[in-house]
Amino acid sequence: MADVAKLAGVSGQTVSRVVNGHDRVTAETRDRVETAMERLGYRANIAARALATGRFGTIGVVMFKLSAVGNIRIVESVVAGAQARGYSVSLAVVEDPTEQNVRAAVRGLTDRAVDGVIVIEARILDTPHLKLPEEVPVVIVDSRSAHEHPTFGMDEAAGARAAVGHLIDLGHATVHHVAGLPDSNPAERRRAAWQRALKRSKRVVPESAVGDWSPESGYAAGRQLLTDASVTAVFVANDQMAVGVLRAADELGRRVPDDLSVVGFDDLDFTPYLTPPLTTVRQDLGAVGRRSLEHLIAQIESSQAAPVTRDTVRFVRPELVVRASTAAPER
Amino acid sequence: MADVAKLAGVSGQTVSRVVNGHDRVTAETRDRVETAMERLGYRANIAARALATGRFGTIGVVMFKLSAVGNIRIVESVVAGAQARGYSVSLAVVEDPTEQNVRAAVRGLTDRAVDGVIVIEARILDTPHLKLPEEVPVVIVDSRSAHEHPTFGMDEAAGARAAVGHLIDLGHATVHHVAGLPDSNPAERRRAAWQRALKRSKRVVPESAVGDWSPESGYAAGRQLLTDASVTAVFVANDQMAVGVLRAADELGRRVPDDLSVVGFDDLDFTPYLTPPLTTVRQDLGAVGRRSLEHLIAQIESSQAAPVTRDTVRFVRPELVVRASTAAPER
DNA sequence: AGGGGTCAAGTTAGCGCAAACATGAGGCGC
DNA sequence: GCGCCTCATGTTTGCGCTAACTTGACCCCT
Repeated sequence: MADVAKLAGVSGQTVSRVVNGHDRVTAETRDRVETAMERLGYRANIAARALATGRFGTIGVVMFKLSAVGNIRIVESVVAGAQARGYSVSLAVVEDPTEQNVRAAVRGLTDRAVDGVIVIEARILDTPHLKLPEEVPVVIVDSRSAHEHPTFGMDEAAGARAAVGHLIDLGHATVHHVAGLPDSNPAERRRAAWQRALKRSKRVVPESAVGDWSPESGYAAGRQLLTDASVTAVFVANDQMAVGVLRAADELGRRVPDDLSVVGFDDLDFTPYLTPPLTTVRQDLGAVGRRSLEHLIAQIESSQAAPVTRDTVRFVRPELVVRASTAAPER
Repeated sequence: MADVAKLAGVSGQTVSRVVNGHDRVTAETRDRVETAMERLGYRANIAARALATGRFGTIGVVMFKLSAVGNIRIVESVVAGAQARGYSVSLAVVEDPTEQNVRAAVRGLTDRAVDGVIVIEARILDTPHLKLPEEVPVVIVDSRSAHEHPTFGMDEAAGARAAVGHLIDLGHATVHHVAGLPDSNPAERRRAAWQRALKRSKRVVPESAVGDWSPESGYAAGRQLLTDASVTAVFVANDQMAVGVLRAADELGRRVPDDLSVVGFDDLDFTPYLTPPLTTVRQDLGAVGRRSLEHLIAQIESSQAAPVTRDTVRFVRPELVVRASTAAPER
């Protein structure tokens, strides 16, 4: 910076003003400084700036598994939004959520100088005694709002209700369920909403099969569930497992949708091209990421108390996409 | 830090030594300092450390699209490895690779203080006049080695050869191809290797269909390709498009694998559960990420000239996974 | 017993930047 | 025409840490 200042014949402070786009600099001076910067290939040292300002221009994202379908989409929109706002994104993945690991990850992030943290899927927060950093704003992405921090997420229950309602409306006596990973929060909420929806319609609530989100587990659940000939409709907690269920149905000679209706969850991009095209619940995870980020940045930049008004729309409603894997039961 | 020093009755320097695990500190002093840190909840300010040392403890990853199947897997392994080695990972996604955007992203990363950069899929490097930062080591993840930086990737050609060879061995007269996004490097290499493999086997090389990696585009390509009844075998450049091709085949009454053999690429987790289970090419992208990272960190920490020995195994061989979507042609 | 070595700690300086304050030139009103 | 205000720019200072050097206590050897 000193070199630039010398070459432009100004003080370091003026260079700083130009770099940070302050006003109160003559156009001519600005030009001279910019020319000098160009010539010298000057790059601001962000560590020094951070030290001087206390701001880092970085947002930390903590999650369990990057490759989980939903997480990618959220991270993608967070990264895009952060870039647009001049922030960079630092990733921390806690594969094995022991308390030790989680603490280390969070600590690693805050040590690493972030202005704010987004925690995806708050199962992390169930860790006993876990303290989230207090120095920086935190936003949670989760589908329940029982957190101490502002929370954004999907309205899982609405999605599950739509799926079950669709099947009931088609005339199925009841709807079976293949649940996701038991200690996952979305899985539990989808399962609970499925159960409530059946009860409200006065239907028998069958025992739910349990998977782990993987196609394998969906296949296994399907093989087991479909031995029962009375099963005519299945709501599967995600599309990946639904693929497994479709496979099991095929192997067991159950035609979809004639003998069996299947509804998935997520609307992965290939689901319209499955055989048959899968009826599923579409989630706008990008919106969730965007909102979380907006809220976080607002907190960072206002540095005031968080504007967590109760009336902010914090849970995005998913949407049922009806395709060819569901139909009225044969009689 | 000053507070810790005072509480422990030592100098700031001694605190620094304890934090950084230097020796030459009495066990007793170390204890006192650690107790003080604990009590005060002391966290080192990484910006200050970076300013003093010139090291940032961060690795930048530049890519086009986070949600591309391969990229996620690479990023995931890079993040895991980086965490294990005490680095954090900063993401830069360049959705629209105009030169301006690419430069901004790379510049953003280096401005943002990274010790090294991993560039995924070097299409980025085709941008004319693009200068990668010179101050930090760079590792490229790509499937060709014509870069100025150390490069790691998949042996795309070997994968494509295995796929084509398998279909030829089954007795198909020739093999059609659905290619990926035209300006993508893996797409081009798979297509070229498919062509070479056919030529080497003295087969007719049909015109290849072109998709964009998406299931939709695979479906469209399939609808078009399969109107030709002489098509008995298709090598599709990724699994997503293969799903579309399977769908098109189903709609056109072509039974797989009896009337038509299909091979995909990637071995996505649901492919064993498609109808029929898809024969595909499995890539160990995690290995690619791990190696790239190891190499990058070695460069960072040695600070010497890059040890890019020609004999390092830099291209990982994929593996053909034969399932039920391929069979000998009916005669 | 004195010199030199070893080791644990302290002291000093500076990394590169931006906030806060200081300066000085010019313009405006009455 | 004089004071005062505005605006562009310069100066000072300190962000929190670590590298390099310094100090002083103690020990061992001759």
